[in-house]
Amino acid sequence: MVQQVKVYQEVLDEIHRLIKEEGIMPGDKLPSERTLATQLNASRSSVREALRAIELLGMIVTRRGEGTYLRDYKSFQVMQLLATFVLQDTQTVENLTEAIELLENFAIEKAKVKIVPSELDELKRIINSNQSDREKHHLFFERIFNYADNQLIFHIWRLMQDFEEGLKTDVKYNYPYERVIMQLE
Amino acid sequence: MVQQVKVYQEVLDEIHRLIKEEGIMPGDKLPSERTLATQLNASRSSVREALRAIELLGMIVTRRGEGTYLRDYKSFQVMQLLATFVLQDTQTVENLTEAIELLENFAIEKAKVKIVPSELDELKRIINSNQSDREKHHLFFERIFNYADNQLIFHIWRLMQDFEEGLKTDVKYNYPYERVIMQLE
DNA sequence: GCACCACACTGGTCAGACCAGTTCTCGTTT
DNA sequence: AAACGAGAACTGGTCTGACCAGTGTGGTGC
Repeated sequence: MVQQVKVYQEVLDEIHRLIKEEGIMPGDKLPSERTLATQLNASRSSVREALRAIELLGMIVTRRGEGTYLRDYKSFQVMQLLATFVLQDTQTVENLTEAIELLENFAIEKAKVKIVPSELDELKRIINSNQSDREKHHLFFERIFNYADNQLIFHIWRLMQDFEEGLKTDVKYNYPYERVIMQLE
Repeated sequence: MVQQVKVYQEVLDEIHRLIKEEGIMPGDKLPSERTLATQLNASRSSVREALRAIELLGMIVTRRGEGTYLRDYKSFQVMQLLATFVLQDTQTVENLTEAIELLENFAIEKAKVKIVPSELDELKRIINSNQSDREKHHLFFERIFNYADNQLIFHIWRLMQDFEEGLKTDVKYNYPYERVIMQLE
């Protein structure tokens, strides 16, 4: 039997510690790969394996020549990854449409109690603008989601929008915006 | 300007392709790191960076001396990871709880019209079993989601469950199973 | 004071080495 | 012929050192 904790796992822990104890905040710079390596008594390769992993998770962003920066990982980029993969095997369009509607209705319900009148004008302006249907839909619900107080659901909704975009080019239109606005009034 | 696609990203794509086109299924073995490296004209380091990343995502599992295997990644431990890394943030927890409820209610609504009586007995059996609360909750809704006809939403629900599991250790509160069953009857 | 350039630093990538496990092969033993 | 076992061949884990390509900086010359 061996200790099967891999070095790159330890590096992850260390980075976690850095964030917690050293007070590194989103946007801040992390120590360089070489620095981390010597600090942790690990090779640069191992450090890189760890960094690449959490980069994929969207927790950090690296810029060649500059450095590695902690990111605002509350942006749920993970969801993106998961979605990419989840949608791959399940992706019936109906499922997706239904899911999107579910989230949109959720947003509408939540918005009902919080929305301010001036916002309604803005919504009307959007649906009467001459942008593409897709643009309109996006803008319309983006504003509504502002009142839904749930960033997570909003993110998921956006992801689904993107996917839908990739799947079927049009449709969706004739969305009953007017009815929604009446509900909100 | 340069192509800023990193090698390890390409490796990820390639693995993706392998899974899709070569029909590699969960449990199957992936080519060895060295093989992948030569196949992709990349260094082993780069291949490893990619592998480590998706290992962290729980998509593969590696065993020294044996190889790298595609995993049944239905329950991503990303969530767990994120949980440890990301959030002590109550906002997130609330978002998550709300989202889970939204999906569960969706499932219940859909199940109402399709569920068969014998299934109700099964549901009752589950909530009266002596498994952990979390287990019960999982099994309970897994069955209900069977009737919801939406694999996508089911998947997302499962992901969120895992996520939540990583967040707060204890309990799936006093979920009103009885009330749900009454609704379904 | 300003412009410019060399140098130090950062990430990106590679090649090669060695260790530590597992699996396979093939000759020896029974 | 079947069972065994030693070793080769393979797999992942880790490290070192090298080089490239960007970025930042400080000093020099104007």
